[in-house]
Amino acid sequence: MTITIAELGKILGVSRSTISRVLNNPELVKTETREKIVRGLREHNYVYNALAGGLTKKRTSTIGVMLPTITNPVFALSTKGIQEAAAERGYSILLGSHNYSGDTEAELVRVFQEKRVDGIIFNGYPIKQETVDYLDRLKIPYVITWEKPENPDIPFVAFDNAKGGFNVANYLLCLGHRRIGMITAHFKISTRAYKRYLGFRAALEQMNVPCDESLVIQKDYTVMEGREAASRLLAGSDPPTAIVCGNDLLAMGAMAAAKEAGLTVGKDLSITGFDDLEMSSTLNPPLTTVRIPACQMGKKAAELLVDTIEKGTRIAQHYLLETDLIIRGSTGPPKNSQER
Amino acid sequence: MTITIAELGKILGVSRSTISRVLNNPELVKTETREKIVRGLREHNYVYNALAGGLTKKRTSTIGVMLPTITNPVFALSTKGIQEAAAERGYSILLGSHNYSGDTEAELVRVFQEKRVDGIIFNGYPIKQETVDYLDRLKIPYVITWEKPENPDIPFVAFDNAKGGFNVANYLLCLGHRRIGMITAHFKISTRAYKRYLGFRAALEQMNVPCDESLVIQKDYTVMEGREAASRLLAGSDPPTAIVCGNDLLAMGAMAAAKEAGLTVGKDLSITGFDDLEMSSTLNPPLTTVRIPACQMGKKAAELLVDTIEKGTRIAQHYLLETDLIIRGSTGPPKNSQER
DNA sequence: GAAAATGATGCAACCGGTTTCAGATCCCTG
DNA sequence: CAGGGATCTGAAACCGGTTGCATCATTTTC
Repeated sequence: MTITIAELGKILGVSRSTISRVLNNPELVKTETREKIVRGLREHNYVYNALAGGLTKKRTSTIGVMLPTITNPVFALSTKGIQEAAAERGYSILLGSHNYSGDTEAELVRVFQEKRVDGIIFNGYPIKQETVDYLDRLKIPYVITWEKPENPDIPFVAFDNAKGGFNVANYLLCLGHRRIGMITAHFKISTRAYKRYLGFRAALEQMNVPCDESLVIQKDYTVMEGREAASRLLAGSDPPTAIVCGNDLLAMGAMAAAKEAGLTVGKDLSITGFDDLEMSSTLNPPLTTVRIPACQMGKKAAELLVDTIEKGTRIAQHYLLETDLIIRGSTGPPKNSQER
Repeated sequence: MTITIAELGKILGVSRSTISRVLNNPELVKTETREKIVRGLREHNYVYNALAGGLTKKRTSTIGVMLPTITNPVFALSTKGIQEAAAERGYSILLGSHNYSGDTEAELVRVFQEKRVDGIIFNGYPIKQETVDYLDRLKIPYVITWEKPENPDIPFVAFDNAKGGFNVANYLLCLGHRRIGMITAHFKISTRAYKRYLGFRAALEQMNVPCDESLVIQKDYTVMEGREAASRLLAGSDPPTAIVCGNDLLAMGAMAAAKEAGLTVGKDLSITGFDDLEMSSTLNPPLTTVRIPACQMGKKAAELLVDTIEKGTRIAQHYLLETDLIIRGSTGPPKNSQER
């Protein structure tokens, strides 16, 4: 395919060790020789063989990125953060998407391992415990994002999902809402979603508002599922005056359902999201949501991982980033309280 | 890190050749021996070293995927298609994102090559001519998506951007619009956008409607840029009655700008998109747009590439997929024509 | 000016697999 | 029971780099 250093060495009358040195520690080679070699490399269109290099150096400059799905824009955003920070440090990313399946994830970890990635970033916890153990045993560095793991030995870059859920529910309660529904991802699939729900409940309890479990619907994280769930909530005999959604996509679907039901979002019905996608501020009405620092989180995670890889840090580092409640037009006081 | 076949061979009293055979052509090994080896592999948690394997086999089961940006949901969608089809065939994907920079793209191609990917999928043309030549010279298979290249020797899976642009403009003209603006990506960055524009112009010309270039604004493909551009269009002395947007994100921004200007989208102003993101049907009003088969395109591209890699096909294959104009509430006849 | 230190390069082993080739074993046939 | 083919396995070369060690040339030092 392309010339090898052995072949080039034969042409130039030097050994491959010398060429390898030019590639890795040019200062060890006499200027004259080095220049000759550099010229030769260029003229013959030499391309480094990272497979061979990785085999001996035991480094591939590749990190595995594990995601539930790429199609959720917020994962795309954190992946962007990872990719940019990784590229800056000279790393490429190998992508794995498991659709919330722990088994697929485990398989992907094995593929990553076969391809000898230098480390792995998990977007979203939990990974199966055996996967964690496995990585630890093999001393493959990894970082968890999106959620703080219970085990303090695991490095992570995350934010407080429960707090986000609490804040948004608390805000609705302050507005006067007492009957609040929730559309969330399936708890067994996403502990992040479950934690947001726990925060939501905590807010209700703090105000002594009973939580009606029939108003909590678990769905997949897509617009259409949000629409369906909201339709169902609104069709009930005692519909909620506000709906907390587990992410912005669900909220978009819920907004559509509200419109279909003839309700004005922000007046007849309050809806909140979680993520703060770029488009959420331009919806009609703009969406009240919890802003999470997705891109920054990815960036930080990649930096942390690369540091761990290169400096071999043994201490698990933790970063807990802040979320912000962004108040926009999709929320308002409940209708009856306005009439009062 | 993990046991090697040489070490395992020593333990089991077989040569590494035999173990290698069990891994690659198990039928060549006597059942008894094979079972002993399989058991040994499992018990010692053997993990294949794809670097070493790739070095000799000259295959990595990895394909490079080049994208302008992951954050555009529609690229995420085509990447999902690629990823799924690739995974099914046993390939992983190495991600490269170049932010519409030809130089970055060229660098990423080199990284892909160093890591010895088996092939590359380009999301979006053009790649620099020298990059194409380079890949051809090295006989690295690749497939272009999103846009039909002029050179018929290049395999692609794409759709007709000009036709999409034509159809949407034609539809607006049929509704009676005569003053139509366009918000598009920068032409020098995206020839796809340029082709959509050419289709747009062709539709105008066919109806003998002059194209006012001051109504054509080139922007980045984001919601915020769409909002800005639309504000500018609407603030003009003779504002358009319809705005064709180069993608759904721009259209979302334009819808927000219309609302800010006090206009009702679909009545006072018609807005169209391009992509048909999942959320576009739930906007308020739902967006009229051109549906493109992003996921399917990615899937097909990956299948084509893998076939080329494995069967070494020499004939460049082409797939031109269909787009559909999806008519929803964001478009309607122009106001003055209604009054007439 | 000899000894010691420094600098530049090559040799050869190694990383962990694959594959060709040849030899050993086994079975069948006449 | 010799001969021939089929089946199974191991030795060794190879893929394309890296690196410890040895060697030899060149300076530096006293």
